[in-house]
Amino acid sequence: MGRIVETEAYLENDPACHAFRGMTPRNRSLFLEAGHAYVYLCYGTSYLLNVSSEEPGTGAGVLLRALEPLVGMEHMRQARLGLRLRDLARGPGRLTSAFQVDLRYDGIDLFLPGPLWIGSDGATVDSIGASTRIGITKGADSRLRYFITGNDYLSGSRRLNAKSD
DNA sequence: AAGAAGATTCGCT
DNA sequence: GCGAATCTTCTTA
Repeated sequence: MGRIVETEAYLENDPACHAFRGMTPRNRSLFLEAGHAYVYLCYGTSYLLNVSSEEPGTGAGVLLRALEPLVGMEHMRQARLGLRLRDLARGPGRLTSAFQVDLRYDGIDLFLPGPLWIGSDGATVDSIGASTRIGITKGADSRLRYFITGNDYLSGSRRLNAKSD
């Protein structure tokens, strides 16, 4: 279990969004009701986990980019031998690896109890920063990456995570 | 049917 | 900091 500390938004009519050119067999989960998982294999090496964010029929979602391990670190580390605690789920591909997320979870409702789910513990956050998104070529100017300011488990460069950015 | 591109990671310099 | 690895999916012919 962990705390989500960094995300990126992919909107409808956003050239960087996989759903930009309509529904395909791969991205269909993005069109599900908000809260459903969209998992896909990126660069042949990493699974990336998104959460659909709009009403049914609208293709948009949020990419989970980094997570602060809270419970079960031993288990996560088993999947990621050799990584420091800080790096266990720092980065979208590492995050899924630590939780052993794969295509089996594509399309499930993350707001319902199950093997993989997302909830709130009611805790508040001091400050949320914003920056441009990482690793994309289209729509690279939009500041749609959000993160908990000053958190130790963020991916991205020092500059991107700076408060002033 | 073939080819290019991609929301990354890891290892080396 | 830079470049290769790796493979699925979508686009174009």
